[in-house]
Amino acid sequence: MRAEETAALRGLRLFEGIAEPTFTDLVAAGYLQFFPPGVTLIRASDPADFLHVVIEGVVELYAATAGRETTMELVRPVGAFILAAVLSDQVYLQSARTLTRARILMIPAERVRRWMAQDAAFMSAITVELARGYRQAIKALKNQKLRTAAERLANWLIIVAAEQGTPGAVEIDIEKRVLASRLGMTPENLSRAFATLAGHGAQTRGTHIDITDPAALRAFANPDPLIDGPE
Amino acid sequence: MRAEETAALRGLRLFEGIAEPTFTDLVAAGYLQFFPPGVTLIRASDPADFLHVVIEGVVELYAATAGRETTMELVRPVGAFILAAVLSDQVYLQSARTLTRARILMIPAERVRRWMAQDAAFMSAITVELARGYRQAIKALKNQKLRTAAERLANWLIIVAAEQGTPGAVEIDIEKRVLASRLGMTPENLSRAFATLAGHGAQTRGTHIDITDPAALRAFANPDPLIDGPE
DNA sequence: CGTTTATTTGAAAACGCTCAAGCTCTGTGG
DNA sequence: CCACAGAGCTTGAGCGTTTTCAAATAAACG
Repeated sequence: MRAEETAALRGLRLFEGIAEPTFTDLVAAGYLQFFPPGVTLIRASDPADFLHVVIEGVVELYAATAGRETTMELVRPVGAFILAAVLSDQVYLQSARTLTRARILMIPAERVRRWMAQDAAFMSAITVELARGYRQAIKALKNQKLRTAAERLANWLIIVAAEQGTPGAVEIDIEKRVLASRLGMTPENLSRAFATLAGHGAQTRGTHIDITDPAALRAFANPDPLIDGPE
Repeated sequence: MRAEETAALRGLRLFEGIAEPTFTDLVAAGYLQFFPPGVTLIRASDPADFLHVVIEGVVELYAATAGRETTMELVRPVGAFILAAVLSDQVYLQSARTLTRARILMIPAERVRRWMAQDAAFMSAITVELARGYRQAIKALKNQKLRTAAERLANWLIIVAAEQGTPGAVEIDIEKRVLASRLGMTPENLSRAFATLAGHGAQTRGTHIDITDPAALRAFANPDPLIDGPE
């Protein structure tokens, strides 16, 4: 692993402020691997053997039941996933697959648990990260229960425009079908939601969205820090 | 607080295995109070000052935005709520109100954080509880995104029948409007969902549901341990 | 290019919501 | 004990949203 990648890893909230030996050993114990797009990394109901960290690429967490499937979350660098299952030594609730070519660091769950018991700072960082994930899940549930499809899209646009640092535009770098699933709707409905937002200050052309009237979009979206807030 | 209640508190996962002084101090620092039904205990967006523990009664966690409101969770004895906000010293994402007369133990957040730093066993218990809550939220999101209203009700019936220890029947002890909101639908729609389930082995009469054909109900509900599992 | 895959559009059906009215149950006061 | 008021629940009708199915268009890939 290159030095700059190690540094990036250090920036992960999960590894913030933990002792150097802990960090070094965790990284050393991990398997760093490239995967092509479309590879299933973990399968729901399997025991949690590894903590996964996305170093490069995009990973989709998804869940399925009774023949239906939905995207739960998209993980980008540098982000860890499936922490909760690893900690409690339980099965995964979600599956994960690569959407792009991706570089993944896989740290044996047993090693994570061992260091957690030995390094108080690591334990503390895990707690913070768990709490963050928990709150994010609560927000996702509120988003799903309290908003219509078009509203979810509008708020997503506002968030992503800010993340991309382009207040007036959004560039979609994933398939729209995946975006639709993440936002809890069908691809067809996503198309229609985009059409709806054309009347509220957001013009879509392929993967590029121009936010021509931010005020109108915000008025329609009704963003709420208790749902859309970062943290 | 009576000895039997202290014992019940000890049974809370959060207090499992922690040092006696920690437990004693946390309980001693807490305010134990009765509340009548309908009292708002905490309000979303307020800073998290207390960890709340339900000793008696039922508490509803709910969330609202843009004039809409939904029930997020129902907390019964002995259960703690809003742990994540307390730990990270952040604002509440959800509001809470009593549905019945309720007895609540309120432990100052600052005290929880202090003991967390000092008692490794407590820290560990918190991590386990956080992970549990996190996974529960993920399950709730899967439930909401992957199932229809009637399916959510059917699975809820199966779960509650087991909890109540009566495989062939369920007794509803909350208002149906609250149940509807918890299951992510309107009261009208809940009525229709009950009507639908009459054709799948569940007969409803007021607050009493007879599961006349468990196999048929299960066939309709399609229960999935990765959504409905206890743990 | 031509083939495959993704996205959009259209039409119909299913689902869920709103509004309104009727019903049931409960508790209260006559 | 009964009548009644109020709250909660159910039912019906209509509407808007979302999904499904099918087809057309656009984009991506070899």
